[in-house]
Amino acid sequence: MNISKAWDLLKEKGYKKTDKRQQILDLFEDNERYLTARDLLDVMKKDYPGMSYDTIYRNLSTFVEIGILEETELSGERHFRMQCEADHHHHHFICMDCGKIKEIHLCPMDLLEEKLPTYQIDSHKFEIYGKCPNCI
Amino acid sequence: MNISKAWDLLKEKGYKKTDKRQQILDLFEDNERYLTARDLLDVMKKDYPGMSYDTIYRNLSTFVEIGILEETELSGERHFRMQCEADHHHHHFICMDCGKIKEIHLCPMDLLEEKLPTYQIDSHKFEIYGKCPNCI
DNA sequence: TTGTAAATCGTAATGATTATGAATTAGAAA
DNA sequence: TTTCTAATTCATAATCATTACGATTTACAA
Repeated sequence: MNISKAWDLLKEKGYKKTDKRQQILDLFEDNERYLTARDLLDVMKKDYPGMSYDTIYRNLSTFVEIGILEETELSGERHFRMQCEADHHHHHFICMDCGKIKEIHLCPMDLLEEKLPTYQIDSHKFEIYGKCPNCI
Repeated sequence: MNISKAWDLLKEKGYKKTDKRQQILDLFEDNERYLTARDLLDVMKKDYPGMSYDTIYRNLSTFVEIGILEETELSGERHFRMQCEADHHHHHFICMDCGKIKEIHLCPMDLLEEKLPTYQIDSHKFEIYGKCPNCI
């Protein structure tokens, strides 16, 4: 996901262009890794001292909702990153040091769906945690 | 995991036998599903009005640490259940209605480990969410 | 029975997230 | 360009899960 595509999506849904949204998107583009609401606030306080959590969380939720960001829970905190460009379903190795990811193009559900015929499967989570080559 | 085995483990590690611990274990044995700290407190307040979160959380952490309980994060909250009896590594389908699980005896890491040779893999999470046959 | 470390109680602190009402602003319409 | 209005943000407080702490109680070994 790049920023101009993100703005296209936002406009399409009737969301307005604001400086705060621009900077949030910039931060995600600059940091190709998972960020928390706090990460964003710490940086944005420099440019916008009055910046509040409300603005951060509201926009993060919006961005996730329309598919600009993806979200996961790491050690009890919500983490966000740019939605991958990959057009097909995949999973992630997540480096717990630098937060960067590696796409895993294998989904265990391909092997499982038929083994749970009487169950209603709504979603699944498959993530691998460790250190990337740069952080070992 | 049954209760007497849990007590064996606790004794072995030097933990004392208390009424609160007994009731916590009883609740997990009676409810074969994921419970939150709040779930436990709500019930235990009836028998022990003074019961505090400190006691709940401290014991839950202890139980997880020595392998009596297993833990996962569901919609932002810590959930606990009795450790499975199964002696080999496996994963879970979790019913989001009743909290019961079904063991999934397939681990995607078997297929993946060799595909990430330069990465240090510390852990992984694979869970399937939906509704079990009883709750559909 | 007693001594002591462990466990619990009562309460408060912390930290992430959500909510609210007032003020501001982006962008469409005049 | 100016005006209007709904969307957005600000400032602040509330909420909720979790953790911390000093005082008190308790399990259990000696």
